[in-house]
Amino acid sequence: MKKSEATRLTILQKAFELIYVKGYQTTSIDDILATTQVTKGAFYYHFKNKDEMGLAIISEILKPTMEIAFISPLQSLENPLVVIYDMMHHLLLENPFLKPEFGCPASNLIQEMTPWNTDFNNALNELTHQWEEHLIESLERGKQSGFVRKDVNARQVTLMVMSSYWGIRNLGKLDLGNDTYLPYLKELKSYLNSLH
Amino acid sequence: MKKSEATRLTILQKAFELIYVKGYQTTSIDDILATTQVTKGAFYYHFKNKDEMGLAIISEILKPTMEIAFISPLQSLENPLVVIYDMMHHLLLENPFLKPEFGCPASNLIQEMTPWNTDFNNALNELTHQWEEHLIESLERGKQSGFVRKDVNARQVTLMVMSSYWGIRNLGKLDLGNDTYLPYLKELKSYLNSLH
DNA sequence: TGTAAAAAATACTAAGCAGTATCTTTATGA
DNA sequence: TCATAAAGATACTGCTTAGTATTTTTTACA
Repeated sequence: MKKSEATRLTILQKAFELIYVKGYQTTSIDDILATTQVTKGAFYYHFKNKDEMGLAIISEILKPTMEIAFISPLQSLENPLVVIYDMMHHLLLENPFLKPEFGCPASNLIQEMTPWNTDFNNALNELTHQWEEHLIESLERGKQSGFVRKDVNARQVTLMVMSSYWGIRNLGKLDLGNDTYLPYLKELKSYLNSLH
Repeated sequence: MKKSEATRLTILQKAFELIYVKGYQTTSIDDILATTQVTKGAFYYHFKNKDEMGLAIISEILKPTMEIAFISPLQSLENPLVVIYDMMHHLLLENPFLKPEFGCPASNLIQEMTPWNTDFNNALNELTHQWEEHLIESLERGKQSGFVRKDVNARQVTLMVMSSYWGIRNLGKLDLGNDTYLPYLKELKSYLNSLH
């Protein structure tokens, strides 16, 4: 990798972590420069402004990351009810990057940016719809394979799964840790079982 | 009401609306002064600093508001599964103050403030636990009255209800309006029905 | 009505912010 | 190797921010 590409990438990665922890608006460019050891000249060589960097983070860091953790498991042909539960379990309890106190990066950005910035809205909307579509597809496949009852509405279930995940990440910020996640996961399991 | 109490209250109310729309950190004191027509001297007469105002908003505006919309319906002795569904329906579709593009005030504050400000964390934690406790109580009563299956875990269901509500408010920010809320509500209804 | 405190107005400070202008260094290819 | 552009460094600007200091007005009540 060329050196300039490397600095661009470290900016994106470190800024992503800072934004995940502190929020987008309260993460200043000077914060990013301080933690990356990059100078302002270099920063503004690579990005026209802060928002352009933010959008690059979504498309070049957040999107690929989400594809690995939120979408690729859904490609499996196993029972989607099990696949979905295992994915949630992994995201909440095992994923080493995601921390209860900081919630979910995508959900945080939606909360913070979406009402005011249409570019962020569009980028995050695309991301979300991708997850939604794959969840629906996986449930529909599950209906064909007999894992899921035929009368189940895949989009409705998808909305319940997505919303409860983002909600529990929010709730988990309050009294951190597993006293929130574990009973949630138990209920998610029995909800998913009820769809068989 | 004394005039000074009135200015204090308008500060709290208008600031609450601004924060609901723009977020806490990005709502400046000058913003608040501009919309309330109050001067800085008056503001700092009533509040030691911005955070003290924020905490006053939680305890004096947000808490009473939530008690009306999120808790008092749960006092009913009717079928809690119906009561809960109707409450959600009202919150998402009929409540005149809450707008899809701005999400839920409490959830927004949790997302934004909780990882960094322990005072906000405590205040919002109390608020949330109050809602949680009343939901649990109402479901337990429903178990006694035969509205809810005895093997249902009230706390688990409560976490599913709360998290999915906050999550759908987040999701609803993306493609505003009812194409998200309506199918969510349908699924919520069938989930709640499955608890009978 | 006079006076003391409550309430509010005004002007300011110091720090932080995104972004710019200008300069220096490093890489690249003829 | 040398000219040219890419990449990065430094110093600055103009603006916004939370909060303070000081003064003025309003209120309450003896």
